Amino acid sequence: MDENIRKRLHEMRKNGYKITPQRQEIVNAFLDSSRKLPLSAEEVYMKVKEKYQNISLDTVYRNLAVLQNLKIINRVNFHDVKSRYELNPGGDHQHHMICLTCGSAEPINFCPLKLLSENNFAAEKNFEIREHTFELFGYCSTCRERAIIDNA
Amino acid sequence: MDENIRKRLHEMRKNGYKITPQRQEIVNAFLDSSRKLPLSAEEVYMKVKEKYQNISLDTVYRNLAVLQNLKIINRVNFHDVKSRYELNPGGDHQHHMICLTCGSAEPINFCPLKLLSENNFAAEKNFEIREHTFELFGYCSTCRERAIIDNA
DNA sequence: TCCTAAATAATATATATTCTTATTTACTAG
DNA sequence: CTAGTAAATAAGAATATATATTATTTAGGA
Repeated sequence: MDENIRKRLHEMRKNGYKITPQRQEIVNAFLDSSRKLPLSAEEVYMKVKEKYQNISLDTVYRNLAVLQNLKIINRVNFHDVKSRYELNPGGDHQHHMICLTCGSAEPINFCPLKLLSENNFAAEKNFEIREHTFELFGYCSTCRERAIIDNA
Repeated sequence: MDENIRKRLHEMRKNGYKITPQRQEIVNAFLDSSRKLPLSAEEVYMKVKEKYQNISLDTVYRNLAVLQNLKIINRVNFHDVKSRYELNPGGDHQHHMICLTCGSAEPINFCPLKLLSENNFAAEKNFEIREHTFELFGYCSTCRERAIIDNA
């Protein structure tokens, strides 16, 4: 996946974008992160700051927007106020199961939109679907097991 | 639906909540609203202010949280930053088609969770689902027709 | 190497939401 | 009906997220 992402990053040039060190490091923040939880703008900022002490939060936001437009990352809206972002290896989109205890976000292999299009939902309603959100919130297997042990 | 909501409002007392004039007026703001678009905290605030000039925005937020806990209203997270709220006549939940042009939100008669439970999705993943989000964003029939006319 | 559009840092600003505290009020038990 | 109390309130400060402005710097093509 890393190669796929790096390749798409370099293709930015074709569209008039420049590949600045800051921009690269922002992408690296995602590539380096082994965490399941997508990163907030603040977290990306802290990570990049390790290498570029002077980077401004504004630069992070601006780049997250650019990378999002190019579908290199996706923005995920969780229940907490701030938005989070994750790499988008397939260039498509991804839904998640988000644990209310530990905050981990596991991708789920299901998209409700496929069912709606099979049923001609949008055509019937005469509604042109452009985007959609779908996320599950609950308790992951790890946290559930831990809860059982704690109560024993 | 109004009666249902009012009945549930009065049942709050059983749980130690008080029915203050402000609280009632906040619920009225929703009952009076014929708009399809769920109300933002700010909009509720402006509405209630007509009757209680001194109400604070904090009171609105506090009550929206309480009413949400009691499932009298639902919070809907749209793409724009601020959250919105709507009455929940069924005491259940509701998904929407949100128009990116006019902002209207039409309820949709479909919940992806039903399909997941039919397929034992949660059991397989050992994930305990507690909440979920699902919203469609796009262009409603009215705005689409208008666009065609404008381009003619 | 030079030129220019793009990107950046720094700073200010906007907006949404929550917290703190002192005061008031709705309800309940007597 | 009254008094006591937990709950709710207003006011204002505080926090957090995100965006706008501007002057300066820089990536990368010519």
